[in-house]
Amino acid sequence: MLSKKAKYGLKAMFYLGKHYGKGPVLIAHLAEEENIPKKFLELILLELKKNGILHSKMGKGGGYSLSKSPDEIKVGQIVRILDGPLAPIACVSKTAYRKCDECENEKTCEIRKIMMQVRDASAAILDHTTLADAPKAIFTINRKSR
Amino acid sequence: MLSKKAKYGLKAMFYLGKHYGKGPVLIAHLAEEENIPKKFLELILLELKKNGILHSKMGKGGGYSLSKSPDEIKVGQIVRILDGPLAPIACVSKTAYRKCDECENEKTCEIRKIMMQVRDASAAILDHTTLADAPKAIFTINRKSR
DNA sequence: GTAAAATTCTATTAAAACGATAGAATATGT
DNA sequence: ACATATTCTATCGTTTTAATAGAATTTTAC
Repeated sequence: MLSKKAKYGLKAMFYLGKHYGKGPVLIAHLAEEENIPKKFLELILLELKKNGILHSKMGKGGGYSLSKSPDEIKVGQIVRILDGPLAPIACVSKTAYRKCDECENEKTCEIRKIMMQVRDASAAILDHTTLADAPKAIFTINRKSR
Repeated sequence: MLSKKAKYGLKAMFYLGKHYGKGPVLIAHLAEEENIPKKFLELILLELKKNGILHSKMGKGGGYSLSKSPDEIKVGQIVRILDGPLAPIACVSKTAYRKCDECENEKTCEIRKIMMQVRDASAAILDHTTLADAPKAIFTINRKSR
């Protein structure tokens, strides 16, 4: 499940994507426009900033803006920052691998193989789509014969 | 993220799949074999039974067994029972749809469109794979030109 | 019909994660 | 100096997660 934190973050990022090049946007404005609790949004934007994909300016005339072009910011990156790894299980994560405690040998674990497929499919979508994409159904699943 | 509950449940179900036709298996045995806390496993198996995919027998010679053939039990069904809907966000769930509180109009929501793709990709994998599958990479992602 | 073996039920618990809020501190522009 | 914004630190209540405990019930075997 995508947390509210990530959902709010994505909303804000897409908004800033549309506003790209038109100067900084206030937290208060983003919160209002996207129906996000302002104080909560502050923390989220700060986290995104600390991870380098947002730029901010304090004081009058300040606010938030994307640190690079919308077509260079992947949705997957935002989700990973706010919700952690995409993988449904740590032992198939590429960015945060961790062995399962209870699993004897990883090589033969059916669950691992299945979840690896899920991870790969999700990552293919999320790491391909950027803030500039008006998302279309650009992916199809090919079910090969068994 | 897949919960431990779902992971344990899947482990047990795969085990029972391999043991299919050879009579009931004890909770204690499953717990031992798969390194799962026994008391926790009890609850999990009970939940799977109440959802009709496990059969149990009390008393001596009792235990758990699959209520149908392994090739008829989908991994997606097990995950849904134990962890709820596959969709990363409720507004794209086919089994448990719910409107987002903060979302004005669903039709134009970019996040929704992306997460719908993720849901569909995950569901395609999980609802295709059964307990009988020695999972192979049967799916590929076709990235169409944009 | 009693004992042993097993699942079933109900309740509780500790810890972590989630969602959100509060207030003070700091930086910036005029 | 003042108003405007972000930044920082702390806290809080609720829910979920992971697990445990113990009594109740069903079944088989003798």
